[in-house]
Amino acid sequence: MSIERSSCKECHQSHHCIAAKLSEAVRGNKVKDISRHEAIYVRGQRIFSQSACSSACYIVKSGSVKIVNVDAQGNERIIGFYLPGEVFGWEGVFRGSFPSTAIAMERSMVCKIPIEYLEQRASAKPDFIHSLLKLMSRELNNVEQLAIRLTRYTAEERIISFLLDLSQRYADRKLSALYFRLPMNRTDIANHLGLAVETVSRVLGRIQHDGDLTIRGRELKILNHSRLLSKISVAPNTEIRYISEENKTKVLELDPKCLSGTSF
Amino acid sequence: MSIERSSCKECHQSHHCIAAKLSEAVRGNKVKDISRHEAIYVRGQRIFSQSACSSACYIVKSGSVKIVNVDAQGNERIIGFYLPGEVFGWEGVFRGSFPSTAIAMERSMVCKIPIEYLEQRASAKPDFIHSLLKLMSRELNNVEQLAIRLTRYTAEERIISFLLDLSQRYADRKLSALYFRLPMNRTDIANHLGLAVETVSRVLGRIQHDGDLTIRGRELKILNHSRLLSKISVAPNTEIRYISEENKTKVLELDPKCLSGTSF
DNA sequence: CGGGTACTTGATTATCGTCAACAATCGTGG
DNA sequence: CCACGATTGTTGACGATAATCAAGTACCCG
Repeated sequence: MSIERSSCKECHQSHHCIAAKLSEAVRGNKVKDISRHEAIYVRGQRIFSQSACSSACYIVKSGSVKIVNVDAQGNERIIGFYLPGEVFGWEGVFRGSFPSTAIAMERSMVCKIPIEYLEQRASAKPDFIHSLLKLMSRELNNVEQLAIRLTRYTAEERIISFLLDLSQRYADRKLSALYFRLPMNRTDIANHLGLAVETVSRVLGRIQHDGDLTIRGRELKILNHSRLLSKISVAPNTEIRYISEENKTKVLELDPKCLSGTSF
Repeated sequence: MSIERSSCKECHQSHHCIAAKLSEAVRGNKVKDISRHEAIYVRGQRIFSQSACSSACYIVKSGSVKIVNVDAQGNERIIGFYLPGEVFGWEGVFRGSFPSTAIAMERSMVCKIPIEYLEQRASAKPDFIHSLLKLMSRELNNVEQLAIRLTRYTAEERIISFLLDLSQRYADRKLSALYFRLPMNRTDIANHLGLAVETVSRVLGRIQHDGDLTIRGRELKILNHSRLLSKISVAPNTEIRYISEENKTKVLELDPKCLSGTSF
């Protein structure tokens, strides 16, 4: 039994849901008859597979999902984790096929919306185009943040920054930001952050010993949020100052064209 | 003198240009009267600044541009480099302000197109929505690739993969893939790849010594492309096999719903 | 030609990965 | 309810890769 005809009204994620937004934008009423496909996946099951031809985006309704990329040598890297209410799968739009695989990390309900459908409806309601672009842009922001996290951050900084990011996302969903359960195991955290499992274990142990958090298995309690925050990126590497320097010396050479009307 | 009224016809980048695509899509004719703003920037000059409120995308017409993120401690990280024909600035759409700064790496001509304009025109021609989404999705693919490059890759693998990526991008622009000039200095490469300048220098020296490429200053010549390719990611770390394993054991538990109709 | 930036090379150190062994937890079935 | 095996997590010893510190060379631009 496909759940396509089920109402989105009862969906706990409707306030995050792009389909709901679309429906509201198009009709001004509450969500109904969205062309979508709902399914339940068990732990370890794929939602889509790398190089599968399709383009759709997906919304996590419950559970959690990880996006994994496998390279030519078979090495896997976890690009990201998705929590209830979050949208994933935008990376498939470019080639019309997915550059990575999506895997349910626990029993999860996922809602699938084809891109073509979004595009069609978007053209009917211009405001919605902006919502679409914003959603994708948000994803771009997130991945850039990940790239930054992986560059020059030490193991401890990566882990703290990762945990604080999770915490923030739980807070965004009106859940506790200080006490939650990690949806992934240590191996996945290590893989995602480019570290060895042992390092993750050790660093978590050290942070716990410092009294900034408690972690038992996947149960996490943040005890000293501000101190954790202050620990990430305390000038780990040489501070390079291209922006200020170069601008200082070069601003005088400004081409007149650059100054002309900012409006257009 | 604003160049807004200048024709896009003479632009060498029109075949890469989103504005040109838009114009064609909307009118079926060649590029004209695109609402855009062209400007020349000197080396080190900012095209947009972190947290500046604006949302537009930009096309490199000549020269090259780097996107730099500055964190709370003042540490800078280069997110990406953009070559002629490439589009940047999508990350600003999410918040309506830029999470990073764009800096010209040499005398560069850059074309600016406001997002609102793209959105308006896109609603007039539905096909163009897809082009827009594809462009952003491509950017997402690129940044994910960067994240992968930064995770678990050794210094040598990062550098080779970075150079081969550049090479490919030059090839895409009908320029030589084997002989080109790096638009950035070693410090920028190091920053971008999360390495120390000395490491970049040493690794480049080593690769050169192996006879796979020649590099003098910024002039690069790839001598053995296939061997370089084979050097990236030769199983640097333990091969983790969640996908196959978990799927093998769990596929039997498949919820019937997951198998129902792939079409919708 | 001189000054500054960019790049290279060497010596030393530290972080983190690897290998190895062990402990805790979970899920399943008797 | 407990026992079992399997998965997951922890801890220690050791080594390798790359960062840091330091010095020196090449290059570019005025």
